[in-house]
Amino acid sequence: MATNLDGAPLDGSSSDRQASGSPVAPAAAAATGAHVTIHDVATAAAVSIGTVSRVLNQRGGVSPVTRARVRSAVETLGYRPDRAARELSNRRPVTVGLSTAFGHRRLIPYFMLFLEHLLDEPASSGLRLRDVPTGPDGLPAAAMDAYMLFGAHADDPRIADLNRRGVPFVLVGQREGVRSVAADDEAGGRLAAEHLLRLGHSHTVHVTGGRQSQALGDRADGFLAAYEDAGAPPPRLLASDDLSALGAYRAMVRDLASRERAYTAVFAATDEMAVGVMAALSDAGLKVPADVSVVGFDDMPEVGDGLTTIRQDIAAVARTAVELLHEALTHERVRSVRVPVRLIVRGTSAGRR
Amino acid sequence: MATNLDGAPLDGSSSDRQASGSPVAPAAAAATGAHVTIHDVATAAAVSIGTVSRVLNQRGGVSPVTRARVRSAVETLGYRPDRAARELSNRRPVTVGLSTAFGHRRLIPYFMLFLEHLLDEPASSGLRLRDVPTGPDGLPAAAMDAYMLFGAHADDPRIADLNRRGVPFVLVGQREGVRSVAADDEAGGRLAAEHLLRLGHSHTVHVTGGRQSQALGDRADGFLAAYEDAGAPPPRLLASDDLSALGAYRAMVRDLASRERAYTAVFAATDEMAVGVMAALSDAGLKVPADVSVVGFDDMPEVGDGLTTIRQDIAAVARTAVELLHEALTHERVRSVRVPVRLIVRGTSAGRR
DNA sequence: CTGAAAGCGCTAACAC
DNA sequence: GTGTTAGCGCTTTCAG
Repeated sequence: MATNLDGAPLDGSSSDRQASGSPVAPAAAAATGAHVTIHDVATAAAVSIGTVSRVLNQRGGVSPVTRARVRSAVETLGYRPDRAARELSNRRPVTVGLSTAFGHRRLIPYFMLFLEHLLDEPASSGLRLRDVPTGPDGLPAAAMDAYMLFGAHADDPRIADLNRRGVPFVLVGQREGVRSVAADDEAGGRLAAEHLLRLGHSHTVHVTGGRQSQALGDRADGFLAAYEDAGAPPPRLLASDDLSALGAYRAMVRDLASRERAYTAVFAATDEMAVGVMAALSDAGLKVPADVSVVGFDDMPEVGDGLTTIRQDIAAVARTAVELLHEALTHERVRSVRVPVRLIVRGTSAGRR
Repeated sequence: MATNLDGAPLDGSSSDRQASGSPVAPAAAAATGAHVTIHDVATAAAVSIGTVSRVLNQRGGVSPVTRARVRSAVETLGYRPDRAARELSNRRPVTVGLSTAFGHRRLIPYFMLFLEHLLDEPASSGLRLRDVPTGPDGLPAAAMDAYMLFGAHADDPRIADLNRRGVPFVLVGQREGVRSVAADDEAGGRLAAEHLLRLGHSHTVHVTGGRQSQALGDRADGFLAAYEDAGAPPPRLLASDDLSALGAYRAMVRDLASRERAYTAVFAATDEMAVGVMAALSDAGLKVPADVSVVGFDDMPEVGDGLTTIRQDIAAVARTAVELLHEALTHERVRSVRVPVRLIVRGTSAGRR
């Protein structure tokens, strides 16, 4: 049974690919209407289905020319293998490991939302998603057919390892040279800064969680850079112990108690932290946004009602991740995408009095 | 294509069923070794596969006797339909909606962990799990083949609706008369109380989140009941605005500031809240467990290191939920299970000084 | 009321 | 190198 599963396929209806640089949908696809099978590809490429299967599964014994012909047919038809059929035939589903870095907290809203959106993706149907912990050696503890990596740091051993072993994977985060997706955190930081600047808040503090996370680092970078570009005084950084509401709350309370307040706005690195910030402000008798404006980041549903924030399109990130995963499984060209973010103005930010 | 999907099947290897009252694994299953298919059932029941399919899918036109024969064959062989095959044939996967009550916060660690364990269940392979929000009318916003209900309250409209329409579902929570699974929250509350009582803590406070949640209500009930049974003074209840660490923290801080501390231990309704409680204690200069013992509930990984807590076996709950879901899909007898919890003693509880 | 048979889309073994 | 073919386990006509 099952030998090499690398060429494993993903389902996926057809049309819309978004946020990629690629041309919209493969043209020909719409032609006949729907559901292109391996047969269609074979016909189009003028070969047998066996051959198509071989190139898709990276099994050798196919001449370069035929291979090219097949690949192009796949491309133009917008063919996506049907996993149910594959699973039935293989007697085994395609497994995908959701791998978080060692010590990376998995119980975070972002991961949770990502997971939900992942499930909502038709293209992920039938993929056997599994949460795979990472050992102290930095490698995933379980062998899977492919991986989605979260919380990767600069020289994450998982990347080298997976690359070396030729295991398909996509990184959720920012990284050139590997298949990756992430929200444009830096641009988000800038948007927050520009919004606050426009409102006249030249003195601000940025509540964040240190540099452990690349995303958070990027947000801070963007925020600071925009202030610098505007010739405004650099925002003060206030570090919280962790990324929780409680952590931000305590950091804020401590800060408010220890010094004269010299700012009129705070930018929290996440919505959760913004919740803590607002609670602290409120406990200190400060009104939001009258006394202090607050801007969050993520636009998490169910978190921070009415909060002005930077919306991150997690659904799009998840969708793209699945898309990239599929490309990894069928050995297409590596690409890396950055999903745009946007400012959502709600009730917690206002002009400086 | 697809008409009635009610009889939809679940995958599921074979052997172990746990925590149910049912006899271990269907005897005959082990006989030939593995992988019983619809063919085996047909042979065993001395009918054709077509007939087996018919009874499984609740499609009429089968005599009561044959139906019975088939059902019993299914039972003794431990047959579980193969979803991949079904999906292939139906041209459509079996969809399962994860439905949370309206207003029920989905970004909670419990839900998150449950989801992870759900994915880890082989028997859930290929089921198309989807997060389905609930509208203000109290009903799931999307039509699915089956549902898993979370956060159901006393007369949740979803239950009546689903029952009426004959849609298969399982409730994650406590409820007689419907397929349901949940941890034994009340027993957990008792365990916490008994532990504290044993350590000599006759005066305690229970930090909880009001009565909105049945689970939390049960925990409180068990806790209070055990104190009453022991003839000890009733624990004082301290309500937090929400179930978060921040909420518990603020409630504790407020409480510590407003009155003389008359207790030597606190039982928090969740590990998260315990984290908040401990932070507040620490900020007040109190040592845990030297000055005050703290007991949590859930035993969430990555939350509250070293916390004495009541472990809830979420994996078992998830596993059972899938099992019940499968039973619902194949129209078996309704049953409802309660998963045992246990006390995990770690460093936050100690004898009263 | 029940059996037989044709696929669903794909993989893999076996020919050519 | 490439085509052909036999299933994978199930649903669903179509006969009887």
